[in-house]
This record gives sequence, C-alpha cells and structure tokens, in this order.
Amino acid sequence: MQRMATSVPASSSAPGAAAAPVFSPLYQQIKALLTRALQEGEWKPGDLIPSEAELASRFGVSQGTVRKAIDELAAENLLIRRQGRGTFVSTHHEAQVKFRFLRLVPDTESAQGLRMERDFLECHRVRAAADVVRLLGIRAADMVLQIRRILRIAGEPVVYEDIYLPAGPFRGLTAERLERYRGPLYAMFESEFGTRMVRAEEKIRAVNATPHEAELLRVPVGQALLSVERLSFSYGDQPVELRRGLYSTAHHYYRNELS
Amino acid sequence: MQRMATSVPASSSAPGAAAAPVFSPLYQQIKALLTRALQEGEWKPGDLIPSEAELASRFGVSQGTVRKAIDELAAENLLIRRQGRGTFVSTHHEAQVKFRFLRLVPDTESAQGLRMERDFLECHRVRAAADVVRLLGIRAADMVLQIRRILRIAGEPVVYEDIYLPAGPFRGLTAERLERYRGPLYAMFESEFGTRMVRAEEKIRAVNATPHEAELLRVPVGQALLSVERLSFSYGDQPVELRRGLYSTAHHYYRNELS
DNA sequence: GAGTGGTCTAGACCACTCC
DNA sequence: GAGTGGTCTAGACCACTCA
Repeated sequence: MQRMATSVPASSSAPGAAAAPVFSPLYQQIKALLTRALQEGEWKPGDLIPSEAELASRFGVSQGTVRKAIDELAAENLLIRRQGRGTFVSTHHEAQVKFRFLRLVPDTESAQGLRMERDFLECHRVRAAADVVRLLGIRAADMVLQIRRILRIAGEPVVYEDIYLPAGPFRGLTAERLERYRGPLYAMFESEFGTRMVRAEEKIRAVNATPHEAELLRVPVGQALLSVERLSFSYGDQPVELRRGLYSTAHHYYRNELS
Repeated sequence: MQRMATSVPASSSAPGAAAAPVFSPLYQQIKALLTRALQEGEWKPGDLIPSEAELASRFGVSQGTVRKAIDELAAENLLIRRQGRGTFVSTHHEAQVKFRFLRLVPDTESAQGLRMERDFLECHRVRAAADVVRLLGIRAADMVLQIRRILRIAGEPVVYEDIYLPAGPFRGLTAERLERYRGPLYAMFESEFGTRMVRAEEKIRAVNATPHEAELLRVPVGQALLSVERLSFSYGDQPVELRRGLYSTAHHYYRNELS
C-alpha cells in the first residue's frame, strides 16, 4: 500500500484559506477501507473481524498501522476491541450499550431497574414534508414512514416520539412488527433492515405542552417539556432517521458530559 | 521507570466481580505524572511543555510511551498538540475554544457573529446550602460566592445563570472585577485564580418560567425554559463550580452530539 | 498452549514551523 | 537548518481468553 494524494494542493492564491491536506496517512487509508467494508456489510454487527496481523498482511502494512486505524474506529464506537478475543463490529444488541442514544436518567437511583414499555400509536406511510426531505437528504416526492410512540418508565409516560424513516430502506416495517419486536428500535433496524445508526446530532429546546401533548404525557397543558430533535446517521455520515421527541422531565433529566 | 502495581489482586472469592487491575501500564503512570505537574502548576495554561524526546529522557522511557500518554491528555483536552511547534497546555483563552462549555447555538446562521453581553446582577458571599455543599464537596459551614448574571445575545436576554464558587479559592472576586473583565468567566478563573475547568457534567430539564425569571428573560410567565445544572471540574476531578442556568430557547437551541 | 489484543522499544523518515 | 510532532516499521514481551 502506498501513500497517496487525497486532493489537489490548495491554491496558494487564497490567503487565509486553510491549505487542503495533500497526503493522507496510510492508517487513514486503512481506516477508510475498513469503514467501506463495514458499510458494504462484509462484516455484520456483532461479527468478529480478522485479527490485526491478518489485516496487516492483507493490506501489506505493518500491524502498528492497522492498529492505529482500528483505534480510531473503536474510539468512534464502530468497532469494539476485546483483549484476548479479538475485534468485533459494534452493535445495538449488547446489554451495555442498549439505549445508547437515550440520555434520560431517573432522578432517584432506586428507579435504575428501568422497565421501559412502549406504546406504538401510529405507523404510516406519508409524503415527506419539506423539512424532513431536507434533513434526511431524500427527494422532494419521496415517501417516509412516520412512527409515533410513547415510552413509559415504571408505568409513567415519559417520552413521546415522532419518528421519520425513508420508506425505501424500511419497506415492510409495520405497526404490527413494531409491537412484536422486543428490544430497542435501533437493534431492530440493525438486524431486520441492515441499517446501523452510528452517531446522531440533537437539537434541544424547551416547549410548552399543547393540549394533545399534555394528554399523551399526562401533564398539565402548558407544562414545560424537553423538545429533542435527533438526526441519526449510518456509516458514511448518511442521515437515516429523524426523530422529534418530547421528554417529560418531572422525574428524569437529560444527562450530558462536556469536555 | 518501572511497571508497578496499582492495587492488590482482586479476591478470587467474589464470582462475577470485575477483577481489579494489578498492573498499570507505563504510559498511564507517565500520564499521571503529567497530570500532577499540570495540577501543581508546573506548566500554566497556554505554556509550551517540554518536547516528547525531553520528557522521554526525563522519565527514562521511550518517546512512544510519552507519546501515548500525551495522546490521551490531548484527547481529554488538557493538552493541545501543534505539529512543528510543540505541545501546549490547553486554555480557555484561545479564540477557537471560547465558550467551550456553552452549547447554545442560534437558529439563524446570520446570527453567528455573536456579540455576547453580560449583566452581572449580584456577587455575594453566602453560607452554602446543603445541595451546594454536597455537589461541590465542601464542608457544611463553608462560604461560597454566589454570582447571578444574564447573558444577552444581540441585545436579547438569553441566559440567566446562578453560579456558586467555593469562597476560599476565589477570594477577592467581586462584582466590580467581574464587570471589568473582558472575556469568558472560565478564562478569568484560569488567569486570575489559577483554577482551570477541565470537564463538566450537565443535568438538563424543562421548567416553566416563574414571574421573576420571566421578567429577567423578558418572556411570558410560564414560558418553557431549559434548566441546565452544570457541575464543572478542575484537574483531578475536583468539583469547583456549580452553575444553574435558564436558557431561553426561542431563537437558540442546545446542540449535542451523540456517538 | 495457541491466538488475540496491549504495551514498549528503537530507529527511520516525513510534514510542519520558525529562525 | 534545527527542532517539533506525525507516521511507519519490526520485533519483543505481556495480559487475557478459550479450548
């Protein structure tokens, strides 16, 4: 494997513009190859990937170079290293990382044994609205699946979500299948539709509950609720899901770490 | 430098319990030494630290080992590497990372040139309430500085904050000094009180504005607001600041990345 | 005991910054 | 050109898992 150019040298006539990188390090090329293999399903979520030594000989580089590529993919939660066992493709099915994207935490530690129940209210095929089209990067005339559901924790409704998925990749997803499936939605998307959510961006606001929302979450009209708009991405930064959630923060809070 | 034990071997009589690590890698020991040097002020924020080669010979390890230690400190934003120049102690004074902990983003890109103005309403020395004592890890009878302020963006009040600091380390902090200082509070804490905020935890809820809060933020009574409780830590995971903020999310949102 | 990832080393060369 | 961090290599040994 040879070091290679990733882009032409930056024009030197644009003062102040950042110079484009001309060379990409070997380990970045390996990382890109591994990412593509993941994207194309060569290794499925939960699978053991080849050992570092084997990948090194396959790509014709040293083990250290493969190692650095895998290090970055592991830091991005695409792979998981397990000493003595090997490196695995990350999955939403593991107990530790279930609900990895849900940052709600109960106020009382006693409520940690979270029984989460789900009520699916709707699952329709609809024409995508303009903002959904824009955020999901689909065509204006495309159809999307719209799912509405409520999450209850210890019997109390805590989250109301409005979920949009491109109809194509999720063909065959019905209310009945949603009801039947046990486990997180992202685990289902992964094993039944081959779409793995890798990262997400959230925009959070505070909003007053409308009468309809108040009824669903069993709070007074006007009650302040967290509005969480989440755009989730699959491999290669492709947006795949838009989720608009309302969180009742009477007995839970949204936890975030800054560094 | 020798590899050394960090704890006794785990009792083998507790099945299911995670085995305590017996050895700590060399690079972790180096990392701890570097962290201590930062904590004790051997290198101040903004300073250039010794080169990898020099640190390697000082500690009697290879450059690669020092490198790995610095890599982790850089990932935690304690150090900043600059190719060709050296490795620097991270600071809140740099243009890029100003307001690193404030996740509010304006809805309209046109408002990016954010003129942020601050009104300091109060700065008192008070006896710490029970919850402040617990969160800051101070003694029950200790005094704290309580600062109240409002942040205005483009003239509009957007954030109301209630800040608690241990009185000891921040002796001499007055309303007048707050007014006079240009730049982020954390930059001031760093250069004038030798306390650098390294990471923080936030608990986010939605609350309805009280009449007093509504007046301060110029919103209707009952308006939904983001309540952001932030606990900030200095080197060595020491809690140093408690901040209770109310964010008006009419024209801004709280941005978060999940991975 | 075989195989895996984790650590550590020593040395070479490259890219970048500054004088 | 000197000095810095960044990449890449090859090899040794360690810690862990599993059969």
